[in-house]
Amino acid sequence: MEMTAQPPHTSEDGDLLADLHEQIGSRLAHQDHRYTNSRQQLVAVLAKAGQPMTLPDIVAADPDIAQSSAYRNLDVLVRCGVVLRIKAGGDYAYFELAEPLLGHHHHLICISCGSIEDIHFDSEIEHLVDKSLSEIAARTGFTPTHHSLDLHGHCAEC
Amino acid sequence: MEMTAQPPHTSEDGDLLADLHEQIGSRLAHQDHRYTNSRQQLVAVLAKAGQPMTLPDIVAADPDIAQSSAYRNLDVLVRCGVVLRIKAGGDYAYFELAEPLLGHHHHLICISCGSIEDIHFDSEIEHLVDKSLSEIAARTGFTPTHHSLDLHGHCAEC
DNA sequence: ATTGACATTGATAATCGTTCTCATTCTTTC
DNA sequence: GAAAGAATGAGAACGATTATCAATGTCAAT
Repeated sequence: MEMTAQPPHTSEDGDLLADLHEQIGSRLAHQDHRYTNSRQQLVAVLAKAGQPMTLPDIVAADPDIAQSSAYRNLDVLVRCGVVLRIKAGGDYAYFELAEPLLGHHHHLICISCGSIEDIHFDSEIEHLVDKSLSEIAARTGFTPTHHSLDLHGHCAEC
Repeated sequence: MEMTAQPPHTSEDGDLLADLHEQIGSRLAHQDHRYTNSRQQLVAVLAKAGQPMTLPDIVAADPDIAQSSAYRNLDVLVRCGVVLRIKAGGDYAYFELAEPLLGHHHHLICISCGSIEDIHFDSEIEHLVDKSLSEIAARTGFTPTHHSLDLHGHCAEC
């Protein structure tokens, strides 16, 4: 029995988080990995932030998370398709919950301060882009898994 | 005075490369940098390859290029807007001539072997994407410089 | 419960792409 | 031609990430 200490939720965030944990748990189990406390902490931090975080961000948000375990577990989560790793040009890589859990979206990347913010697109355009990409993929023998569309520039603060 | 010199003549690469060097030379001069031999070698290698290269690729293509100088000069070229640095998730960063010199395009990124290939998009869709991005940027106070649209997956070989 | 097999943890060491240092060499300018 | 300042390149240093390994936790079967 896991002792995940379910928080006394009032039916809003609690349930969503519980669902999330359940989805991820079965996804990990499916690849013979355990959904341990450390991994749940990692997911909880990422879910709460709701935007891409660097490793220092993650450790700062929950100091109980050990650096080496964080890297290792993030890697496990990435390989299981639960977390997405983004290299944006800054010193640190960014991590966020993967699209099956967070929905399809894109990024606003600040080339001054390195911050990343999620943005959502009109589904019509999204569809057109998908179609074009599929054509190109078919023509070149490429097997696509996903696409990334990022806008680079200076954020409001910079 | 920009000298964008559309060459209507039938000669092949020689003239194009000369034009390229001229453009880049003035661009560097504009920021008080010299367009030295090392830098011209770097540009020649990138132009000849016509696709993103890692640093080992570059040095292998022209062993006269010293590693430390390559990194330093690549950095100068990136800061002058002549070269684009791409971090694609693999160990090495990729470098290619920037869009003003190469034309707007996107990438096919293989998540197995890490290779990157250039692809070109239908201009109609490109326009739609641009419009959407502008709207989002305006809404969030973001000042865009460029966007990147990459397709991730497995290449024909992998 | 107890054992054995094996996954996980976390402090630390090692890795390795990239950046920095600095003495030397090239360019430009007066 | 001499002085000022860029640029070069070999090597040292840096630092984000990964690997190591002894200790601990967990599951399955007895």
